[in-house]
Amino acid sequence: MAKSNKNSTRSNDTYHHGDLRAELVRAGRSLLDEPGSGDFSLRELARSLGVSPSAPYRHFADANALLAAIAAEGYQSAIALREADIGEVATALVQFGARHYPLWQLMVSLPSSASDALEAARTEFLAELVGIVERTAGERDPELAIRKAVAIWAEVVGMVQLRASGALALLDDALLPAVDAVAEVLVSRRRLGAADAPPPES
Amino acid sequence: MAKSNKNSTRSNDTYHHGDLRAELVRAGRSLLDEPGSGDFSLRELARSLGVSPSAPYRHFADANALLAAIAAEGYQSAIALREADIGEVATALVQFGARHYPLWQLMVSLPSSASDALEAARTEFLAELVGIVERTAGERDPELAIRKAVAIWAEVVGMVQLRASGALALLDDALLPAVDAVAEVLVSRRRLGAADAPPPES
DNA sequence: TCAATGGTGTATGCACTGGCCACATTTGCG
DNA sequence: CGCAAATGTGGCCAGTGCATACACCATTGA
Repeated sequence: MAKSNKNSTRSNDTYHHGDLRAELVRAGRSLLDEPGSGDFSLRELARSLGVSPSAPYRHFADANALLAAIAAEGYQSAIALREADIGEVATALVQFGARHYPLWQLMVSLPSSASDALEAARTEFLAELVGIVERTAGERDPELAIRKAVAIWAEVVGMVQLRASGALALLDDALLPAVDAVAEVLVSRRRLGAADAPPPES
Repeated sequence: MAKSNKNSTRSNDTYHHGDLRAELVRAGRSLLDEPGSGDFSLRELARSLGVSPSAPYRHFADANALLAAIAAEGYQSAIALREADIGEVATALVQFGARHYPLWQLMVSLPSSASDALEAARTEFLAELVGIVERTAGERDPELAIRKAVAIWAEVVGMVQLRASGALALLDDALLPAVDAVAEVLVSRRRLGAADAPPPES
């Protein structure tokens, strides 16, 4: 079912799929957003596209490569989202992570080594964040800006994780607005990351 | 191999294993720490204990329940670790997370609903953190202390994640000492979490 | 002393997965 | 036009989590 009438532009049910690679990441992503759908399965994805289980292997070395591609695409969304509401980036990101948690999980936990695209997306995203810090906090020292950006990025990632895992239990929503406060504090404090503390060991 | 000479008190290779449940979490945890060993498998774990694949199901409803038990035990270690070096808790936690990343991953990503023990361990851990904030920062307002503790906890979780995924690439080690600086900032700032900002939207 | 009982581990089977292979089909380029 | 390369198929294998039915053993109560 639902296999024959959806190939748009190129259309008529042909042997070749048209643009399977792109369709795989798109469908994969929406499958990830599916609420009930347990965990991701390459086969199920293939099935949902009306294609044989081994077809995806023509486009991705293995399942992880596909996941990495999806994650990379996720970062693009995150970057785009930033343009929407400047100023509350932190909150916006936390909400994004909560809404698309499985995708988010991939974005933050897949090793960068899994895909060049993923690594690129990550550095691009971080660069965006640094830019925001420089602009909104007037931070002119680039290294400091990086540190602040990383601190905020970490805060966001951790917050999403804590909320999603239920580690915050009741507090949950009450704590959300605090994320921006934290970010603000992190940004505004000039001395953040004063590197005079020696590395703890190793 | 390595199956016959270790059951201490109850000893001699009997049909019953002695204390399988405990052995499962212990072995499971050390299997998680194994560097090369891909991903966790109940069957492999059973094999390594010289026990049938279905034996673990006598003690845990399913694989997730075992994982949850292991994660809960992980929190105990994290708490114990705190007693070691007061003051640099944040760094210590980040290092713990890095060293035992797969375990850490479980600790922060398994849903609290997976196990009562896990949920309990989490609230206990958070309480510890709050206590530390109250003590070292002299924070007397309990609600504020909670917010600060959560902020630090999130920062730590995020930092571990970013480092492990390789999102920080080169910066990596250079950024580690900054974690404490961030924590310090978060702790010392009085106005953190001023709740006059309205929640961004539902 | 000696069965019944219930806890613990075993054996087996099912549905499913990811990854490989040889093969079929289509497409596009010479 | 024709043929090689790209793409999708189908069958296979090892391995997984989990369910069910069975085997063994330690204790308990008469």
